[in-house]
Amino acid sequence: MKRTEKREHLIDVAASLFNRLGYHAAGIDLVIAEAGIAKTTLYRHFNSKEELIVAVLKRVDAQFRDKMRATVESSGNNKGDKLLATFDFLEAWFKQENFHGCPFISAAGEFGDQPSVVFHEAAIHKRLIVAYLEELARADGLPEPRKMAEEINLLHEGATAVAHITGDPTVARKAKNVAERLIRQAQAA
Amino acid sequence: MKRTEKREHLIDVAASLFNRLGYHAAGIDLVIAEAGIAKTTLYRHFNSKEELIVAVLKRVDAQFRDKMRATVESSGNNKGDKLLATFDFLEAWFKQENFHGCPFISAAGEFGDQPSVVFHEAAIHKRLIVAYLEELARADGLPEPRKMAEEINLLHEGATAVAHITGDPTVARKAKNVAERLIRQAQAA
DNA sequence: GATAAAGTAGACAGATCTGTATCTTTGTCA
DNA sequence: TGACAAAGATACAGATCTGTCTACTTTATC
Repeated sequence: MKRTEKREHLIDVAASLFNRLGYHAAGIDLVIAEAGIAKTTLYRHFNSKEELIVAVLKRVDAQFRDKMRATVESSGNNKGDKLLATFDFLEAWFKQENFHGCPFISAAGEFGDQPSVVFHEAAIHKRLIVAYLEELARADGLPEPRKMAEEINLLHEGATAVAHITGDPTVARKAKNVAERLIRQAQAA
Repeated sequence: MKRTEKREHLIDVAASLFNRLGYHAAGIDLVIAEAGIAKTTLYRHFNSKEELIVAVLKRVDAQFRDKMRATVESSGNNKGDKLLATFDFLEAWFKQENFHGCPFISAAGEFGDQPSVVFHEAAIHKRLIVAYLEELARADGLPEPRKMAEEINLLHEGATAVAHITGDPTVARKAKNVAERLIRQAQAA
């Protein structure tokens, strides 16, 4: 592995461990063992565990939104149902072996007491998601795109939480079904 | 304080700390200091921290559903809008000073790796909530009450997550607004 | 008032946590 | 090939974690 790849690999490994075990439960020693690097190396890249967590969240955010975008764009956007395609992305996510709920919601739960950079990073991600949904609602030609984006986002968050707790990925389709009704109703109005 | 009350008070204090700081971040030493009891006493009541967490979740579940029930029953259930009243309960919850997201979602995030009794307890709570919502849907005379309960539950979970991240309690009303449309649509069909 | 149960205080064990210091090895690039 | 920066290995510091142990005190109950 190249030197420049080490940092990226470290972030990926840390993301996986934090996602699986939680941010407090996954210790630095475990991260470096899994990543196959020395502790010195980790602390050369990041001054603290908190900085590592923030880097992880930034990367997960970027990957998450990229994949969602890819799903939407590759879907048959014949009609104007881009918003609905986001639920197909969710379903694929829920079906993954390593799905353990939303990493940002978990982060907010573990670092939500005092104003924390970790919590803040999670909040940024959520804002970006809603902004993207609004963009899709606009592209779909829906009235009140901001309102629609917030409503679709409610269904996203709800589906993610339920899929996590129940382990049932089909909740994505149930949420999509609700979204369909909302969109149809908005179009009729 | 009476002896028998100590255990209850301990659970309440632990619930507050776990909710605020997280289950891993809040240590036993902090719990006993805040509760004003000796460590020996805690470990006489609970064999491990995990047992304490489970006791906390059981209590929070009972209180949560009791309050939701009370809100529904005290609301003007003139028409048949019991399901809608649950969103008023959510809004009141979101407005509380110590609202830090759903304790069960956080617990699932921190103990979701291997099959854990903590995760299991969270799953039980969520099943009970959906069962209650189904009961309300039935009382409201809605068709397909199970399906409606699951859809309302999606909105509950979504609103809770969004309220946690954004800190904006008015999302409860937005979710209620969506629920109104779903219910009206179901009644019309 | 005696007795047994429960609580307090606090030291302690042993593990684990984050983060640092030291020294050696390795990869990169001129 | 030689210089230099990055990574490795590893011991360590100091804090904190869960859980135990001992010894003493309070409290409830008969």
